[in-house]
This record gives sequence, C-alpha cells and structure tokens, in this order.
Amino acid sequence: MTAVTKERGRPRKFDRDQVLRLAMEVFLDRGYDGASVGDLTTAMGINAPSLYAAFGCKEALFREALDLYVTSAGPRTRDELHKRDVTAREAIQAMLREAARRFGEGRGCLVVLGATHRTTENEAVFHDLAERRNETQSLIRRRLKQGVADGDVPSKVDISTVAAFYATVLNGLSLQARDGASRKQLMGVVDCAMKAWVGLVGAT
Amino acid sequence: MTAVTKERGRPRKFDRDQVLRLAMEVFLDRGYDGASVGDLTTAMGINAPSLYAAFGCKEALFREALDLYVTSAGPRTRDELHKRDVTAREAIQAMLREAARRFGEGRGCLVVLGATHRTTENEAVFHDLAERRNETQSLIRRRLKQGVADGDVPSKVDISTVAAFYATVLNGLSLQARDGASRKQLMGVVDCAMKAWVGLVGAT
DNA sequence: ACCTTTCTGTAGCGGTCAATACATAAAGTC
DNA sequence: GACTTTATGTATTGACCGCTACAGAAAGGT
Repeated sequence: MTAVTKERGRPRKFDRDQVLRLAMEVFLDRGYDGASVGDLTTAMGINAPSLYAAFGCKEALFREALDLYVTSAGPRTRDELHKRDVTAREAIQAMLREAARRFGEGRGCLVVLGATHRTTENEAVFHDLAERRNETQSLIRRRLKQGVADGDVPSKVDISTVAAFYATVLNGLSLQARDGASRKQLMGVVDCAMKAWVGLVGAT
Repeated sequence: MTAVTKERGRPRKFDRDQVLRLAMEVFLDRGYDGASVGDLTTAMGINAPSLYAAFGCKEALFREALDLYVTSAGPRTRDELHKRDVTAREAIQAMLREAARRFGEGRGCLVVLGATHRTTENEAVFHDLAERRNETQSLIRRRLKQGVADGDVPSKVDISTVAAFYATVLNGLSLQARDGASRKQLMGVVDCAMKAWVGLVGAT
C-alpha cells in the first residue's frame, strides 16, 4: 500500500522521533522556559540549524514534545476517565494511581509543571497548558456526572467541588514527585484521597 | 531609648520596605527565574544600581522577599500548626483554610511556585524553597504526632502518609489558584480534604 | 567653605538567549 | 556528470540577561 516515496536531498543523520523524545526529557527536567536551545541541542546531539529545520522553533518543538508526552509518556488520565465499564470511583482511582505510577523519577507532569508562570515569551505555551489542565478537571467532572447517570454516584453530590478536589490532588502529586516523593509515597497519598470518597460522595 | 543615629550621605529616595513588597509581588507573579531585574526595577520604580546598593543581588532580594512573604503576606501555616489548644484535625483544617483564604487572586504560594525547576542559576534558591516545603510537611507530621500524644489521633494511624496527603492538598491549592480558582472554590477543596479525615484518622 | 559619605541616573560590561546566514556535503533526478 | 534538493557545521545576529563603572547630587561632619 503506502508507496515508499524516495526522499530527495541529503538525508538527516538523526532519528526525528528519537531526538524528540530526548527533547521531551529536557523539557520535563527544566520546563519550557528553563530549557534553553543549547540544552536541547546538546541533549539531542544535533546542532541548532538541524533543530530549527526539523521542528521550526523552540515553541513548536515543545508542542510536539508535549503531544508525545500526553499520548505516550505521561499518565493516561483521559483513557482512565473514559472507561465506562467501571464506577466513577474506580475510574478516578485508576487515574490517580496511573499518575502516581508514572511520576516516578522525581519529575511530575509536563502539563502541570511545564510552565508554571506566564512570561512574555511563553504566553502561548502557558495558555495551552492551562487549557489542558482545565480540560482534565472538566473530564473528571463529566465522569462524575456519568456516575450519576449510571447510578453509582448520588445525584445530590456537589460534582464541581469534588472534581476540583481530585484535580487538586492530581496536580499536587506532580509537586510531591518533584520534591522527591517515591512511587510508594505517592500511592499512599492516592489511597488517602480515595478514602475520602465515602465522605464526599457516598459508599459505592 | 533607641538612639536615632543621624544617617550619613545622600538619603534614599524610596522606602526600602515598600519597594521590597513590590518586588515580592513581581516574584509572586513570575517566579524567581521569570522575574528579570528589569521587571523588578520597573515595578519598584528604581534603577538597577539602587536595587543592588540596597539589596545586594537578585538572589538576596528574593530571599528578603521570601522572608517577607513567609512572615506576613503568605498563609500562616506554621502558626496554625503550632497551636496546641486545638485538636490536630482543627489545626490542619485551619492551616488549609488559611491557605485557601490567602491564595485569592490567582497567584498561589511563593514557596511552592517560586522556583519549580532546578536550573544552573537558581540552584541555591531552589534548594532553599525545597527545604521550606519539606519543613512544612514535617510540621504537619509533627502536629499529627502531637495529636496522638494529646489523645485526639489514634496511635495506629500512618502519620507520614496522612501528612503527605495534606501536604499534597496544600501544594495543590497553589496550582488551582494559579489556574484561576476562586477563594470559594479553594475552600470547597479544603472541605473535601477535611471530610477525608474520618476515613483517614478516625472520628474526633 | 570644604571634605567625606552615600545614593542617583546614565551608560555599558561580558555573557547567554532564540534564531539564522552561509558555505558545504550528500542524496536523488535527468 | 550536471543539476536540484535537502541537511549539515560554523559562525553570527540583535535582544536581553544580571550586574557594575562612573560621574554627579545631596546629605552630615568639621
């Protein structure tokens, strides 16, 4: 099927996907503003012109790295929240555990920590990340509503506030991870948050 | 009493405490790395040489701003945790509510968000902030132990994990605030976290 | 009056930032 | 082999970074 179109011109010396992954690691370690193009090119093992030819600019590179993170390296929060064959409680618990499991090596989430302050040069990136965080909280809210529809969440529950609570814990996990918390400790925090469920929502 | 020693040389044109407060605001808005000396001098209404004469360097200015924040502008987490005439539950609740109350205008805590990534130039500041966060969590732990001694916390409770949980919520509040959560919403999150108490520690 | 002390504004230091100009190298096309 | 196309390495660009040299201004001391 897919016709293997012959590449024209001099071929690249590096694997685009591979160096993108390396760039993602740098952004995870230092954030968008803290990662200089010099840091990136060094880690990726290429020179600046190659980076710009392949990715456009620093911001575009970050966007690609962010996409890679969300779709593969980061916690699959969306996937867990979209599962419909479980209760809302089980879905949210799975989401938090997935996050605790992924935030191992003291780095936390790229969406949460990628740009923690709005500056003149990160404007667009900051906005994009804020939107993604907002979307996550919105997804939690919707999953709770689904729970009401499914009958495993009482209809009198204050959905928005409970969603904000679990979003706060989810985001807080990134900060704990950055401060060196182990996977085991993070999992303990998640267990605490889930023990709150009965008091917040009701037994299910 | 205090002999009013006459000041020698040309007097300052600005109030040191007042411009320090303005610098603190800038650091709150942009973080340590994101706040350039240009940003600071503009906000403070002084020129760079005046800043350096009065405060030494950017890092020293940040330390003074941080001190001001911790002792006056920020949430009085330490004070609330040191209160001994209340139960551990009441102390921790008061701490979280104080934080929710202070994190109004979408800025969060300077200790939590002042430097979220270690870089070459923020090394010392980052370490200092991490130590303060660690100290806060340690204080929560100690307050829980005090609760055990006072008899309002069962001795079988996993103190460290519960402390990590409430520290996670405390830190998470800063992220929610930065993303625009209102005081009311933050207070709702705190209420959720406190509803977990019974499940985590036991009724008191 | 004159000196010393301290602060002020201007102007600029070397360094790093993100991004590029340019010449060359390596591939396919004809 | 000549030509086109694309990638490469070197070497810069102008802007901004934290910070400071310098000269003049404004106070007290004598």
